[in-house]
Amino acid sequence: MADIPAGTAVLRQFNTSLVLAAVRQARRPLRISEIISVTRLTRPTVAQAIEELKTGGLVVESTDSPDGVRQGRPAAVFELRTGVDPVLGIDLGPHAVKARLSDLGGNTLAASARAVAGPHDAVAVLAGVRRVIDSCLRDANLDSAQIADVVVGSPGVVDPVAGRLRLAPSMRGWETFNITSHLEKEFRCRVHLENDANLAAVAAASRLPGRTIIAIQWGARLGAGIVINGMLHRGKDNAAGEVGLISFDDNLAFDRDGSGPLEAQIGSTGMINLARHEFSGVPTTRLRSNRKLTATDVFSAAAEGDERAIAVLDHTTRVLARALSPVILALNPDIVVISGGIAHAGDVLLEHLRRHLQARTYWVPELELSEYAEHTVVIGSVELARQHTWDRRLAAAKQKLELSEYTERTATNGGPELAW
Amino acid sequence: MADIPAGTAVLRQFNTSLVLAAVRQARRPLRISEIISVTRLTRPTVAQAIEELKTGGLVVESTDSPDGVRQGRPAAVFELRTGVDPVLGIDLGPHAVKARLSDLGGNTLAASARAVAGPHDAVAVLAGVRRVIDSCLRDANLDSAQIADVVVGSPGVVDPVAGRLRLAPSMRGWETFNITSHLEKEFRCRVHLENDANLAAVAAASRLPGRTIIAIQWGARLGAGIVINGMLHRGKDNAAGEVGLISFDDNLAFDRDGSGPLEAQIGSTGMINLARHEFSGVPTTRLRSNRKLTATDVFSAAAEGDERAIAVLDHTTRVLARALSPVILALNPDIVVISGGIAHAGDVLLEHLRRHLQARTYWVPELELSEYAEHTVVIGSVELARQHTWDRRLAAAKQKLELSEYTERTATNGGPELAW
DNA sequence: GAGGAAAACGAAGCGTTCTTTCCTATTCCT
DNA sequence: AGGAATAGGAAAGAACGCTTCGTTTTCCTC
Repeated sequence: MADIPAGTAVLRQFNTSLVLAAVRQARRPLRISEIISVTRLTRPTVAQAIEELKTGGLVVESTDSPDGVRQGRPAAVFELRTGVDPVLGIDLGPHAVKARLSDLGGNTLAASARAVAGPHDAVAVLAGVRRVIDSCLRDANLDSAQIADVVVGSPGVVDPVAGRLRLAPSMRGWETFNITSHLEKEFRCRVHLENDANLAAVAAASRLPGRTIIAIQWGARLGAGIVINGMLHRGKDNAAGEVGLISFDDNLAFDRDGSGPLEAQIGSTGMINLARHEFSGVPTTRLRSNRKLTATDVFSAAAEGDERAIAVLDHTTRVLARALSPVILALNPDIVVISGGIAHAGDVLLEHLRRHLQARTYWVPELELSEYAEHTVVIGSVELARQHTWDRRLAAAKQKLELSEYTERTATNGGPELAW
Repeated sequence: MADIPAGTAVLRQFNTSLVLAAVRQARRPLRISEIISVTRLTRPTVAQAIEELKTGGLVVESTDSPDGVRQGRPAAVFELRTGVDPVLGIDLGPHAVKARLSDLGGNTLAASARAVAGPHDAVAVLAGVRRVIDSCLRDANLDSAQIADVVVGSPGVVDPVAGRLRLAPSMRGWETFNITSHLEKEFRCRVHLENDANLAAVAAASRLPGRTIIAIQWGARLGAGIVINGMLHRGKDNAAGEVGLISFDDNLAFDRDGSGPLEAQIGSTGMINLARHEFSGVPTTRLRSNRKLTATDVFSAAAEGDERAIAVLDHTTRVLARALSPVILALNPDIVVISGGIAHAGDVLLEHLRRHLQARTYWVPELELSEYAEHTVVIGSVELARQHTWDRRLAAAKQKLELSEYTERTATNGGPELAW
C-alpha cells in the first residue's frame, strides 16, 4: 500500500486504465487516434498511457498493418498482450472430469476430458483430474508453473474462502477435502473453487454482457447460475441458484444420489427412469428397452414424433417450468440459457418449455440452448480464470482508485435519466 | 456538455464528490480534520472542496459546537444542507391513498391518508390524491412549486418512461391514464411512477444497505421487491417481483378483482374468505361471524391460541412458503422483509412462515416484519424521491466522471480478494 | 492572570499532470 | 516530383494537489 497522498498521480492512473479499457473493449488492434476518439483524451495523454502500458506488459504494438485509412504516415496499432498467462479451467462433473487451457485472449490451447468411475470415489476423481491436466499441459507444451490461474467447477455449494465444498451430497467425502490447497501445491498460482452452474452462468454472461440471465446447468444434476445485469449473484451463503432443491411435496429431502427433489425428478437419470417406465414392454424401433437408454435418445425420438418420448419430454419440461416460474416471475430476466448435455436436444426442448412457461409467467423470457452444451462449465471455468487474471493485472493500475469505495451506493438501479 | 478535455479538473471534481460522500455518510456534522482522516486527502484539498460545496449549496456550516475534542481552536463543522428541497411520496393503495412530505434529511414534515371508494373508480382516487396532497402541503406550510421531487407508488407493472401502468388488472382504466404527466402539471418537478412493492423494497434497503432483500408487500394484493446487494432490481420489463402471479395449478389467470393466483389465495381478502369459511357456524367469543372480519382479527386470535385461526394462519403461510421457496433457493437472500397491514400480525406470522420455509429451503433467510407496516410504501416513495433529488444535486458534480462508463464490467461479483 | 500546549486555519513554493501549439516524419495520390 | 493527409514528437502554459511554514484561537496548568 503506497502512501495515500496521491495528487495528480491518480489522474494518470485513471486515464491509463481508461485507455486500457478502450483497447480491451475493441476486438481489434487500435491506433492512437482511435483511442483518442473513444476516450476523448488528448494525444500526449494517450501516448503516455500507451507507453506506460507497454512497459507494464499489458499491451503490445501489433505488427499487423492497421485497418481503415491507408493514407499518410502509417499509424502504430496496439492490442492487448494476450498470448501469455495461460489459464486452466477444470470441470469436476458427476461422471467425467474435463480440463481446458486457454490464453488470456481466450484462444483455446488444449482440452481434455475423461470419464471417471463415479462421483463418490474421490481417489478416482483425483486421478482423473491429474490425467486431464497433464494431457492439456503436454498438448500445449506448457509447464504447470506457467499457469496464471486455475478455476475448478464442481456441483454443490462452495466455500470460496476455505476452498472447500460446504454442501455436496452427491460427492460424499469432498466436503472435508480441500481441493484448492491440494492443487495449489502443483501450481504457482491461486486455485479457485466455484459452483458448476455459476460457471455456466459466467460462460453465458460473457456472451451477453450486462444482461440478467438464469443459466440452467442441466445434466445428471440440476443447478442454476443467476446473473443480474452482467454480475454473477452468489447469494448470502454462496448458495444462490440451488434450484435442484425445489420441492413440490413440501418436503426437502435428498435421495440416495444426494439429489434434491427437483433434480431427482428431471435430472438426466430421473428422466431416463421415467422414459424406461414409459417404454417398458413397448419396444419401438428406435428405443429398445434392452439398450442403455440416454437422454439424447429420448429427445431424438421426440423430434421424430414418437408419442411416448414426447410424453416424457412434456412431463419433464412441465416440471421444470413449474419450478422455474416463481423465479422467473420474481426476477423477470432477459433470458434463460440451458446448458449441459441436454442442450443437444435441440429446439424441441425449448418449444415445450416455452409452452409450459407461457401458462405460468406473464412475460416469458428469451430461451436459448448453450452452444457449448456439456462443455459449458469448463468454458465458464476458463472464462472466470481469464477474468481473475485480468483483474490481477489491472489491480496495480487501480490501487489508488480504491478511494472510489467512498462513492455512495444508492438503493435504486437508476432510472432512465438518473444513471451516472 | 462542456468541452471534454478535462485535465486536472476531473481530479478536483472527483475529490469534491469524495468529500461530499464523506459528509453524507456521516450522520453528524463533520469537522475538516475528520473529513481528512476519512478521505485521506490533505487539508487544503478538503478545504477547497468544502468551499466549493458551500457555494454550490450542498453543505452548510453547522452552528452546533463540534463533538469530541474540546481543546484548541474550535473547528468549524459542516453538514449537508437538508432542511430544503422537500419531497413528496404518494401511495395509491387499493383502498386508501397516502401522502407524506419530507425534507432532504429524511425528516417527515407532514403525512396524510384517506380511504377511497375503490380502486376501480379513477375519479374518486384522483380526488383522494388531491386531498391528501393538499393536506400535507397545508400542514407543512408549503407550496406545490417548492416540491423537489414526487414519487407515486401503485400496484401493477409500471412503465417508467411513459409514466403509465403497463399491467394493472386491479386498477382498470389506469393503464390508459398517464398519472405522472397529470401530476406534473401541478408541480415544478418530475413525477415518477413506481411499483408499490419496489418502494417497500427501497424502504427496506435504506435500512439494510448493501444487502440482498426480498421485500414482500402483503395486503389486499401481494407483490415483491427484489434488492440485490443494495440495488433495486427492476427486471427486463420492469416486471420483477410479480410473485402475486405465481400459480400452483399450472394456470395463470386473473380473478375478477384482477388478482393473480397467489394473491387471490392469500391476499388479505382471500385470507378473510378462508377465515370466514373456517369460522362459519362456529362463532367464538372473539370472532363472531356477523362482525366484519379483518386479517388482524385472525392473527390476534391465533396469538391467543384459537385453533381455527391458527389453521388459517398455518395454511396461509404454507402457501406463501411454497411460492417463495423457489425464489429463495434461487437468490439465497440475506433477508425477507414483510410489509403491509399484515405486519401488525406480530411474531406468530414469522414463526409459522419460518417453519414452513425450513421444510423447503436449505438456508432459511432472516425474516423480519417491516416496522412501518402499512406505511412502508409511502415511506419508500419518500425515500426514493430523496434519492432522486440527491442524484440530481450530485449530477452537476459528476458530469465529467461519466467517463467512468468506460470502466469495464466484469461478469463476476468479485471474490474476496478481487473486489476493487 | 500569564504562559504553554493543542488544534485549526491560511498562504506560499514545488512537483506532477494535462492541454495547447507548433513542427517534423511518412505515405498516398496526382 | 510535389501536395495532401495522417501520425508522431517536443515545448510552453495552466490547473491541481502536496508539503511546509506561520498565525489564530481556545483550553489547561501553574
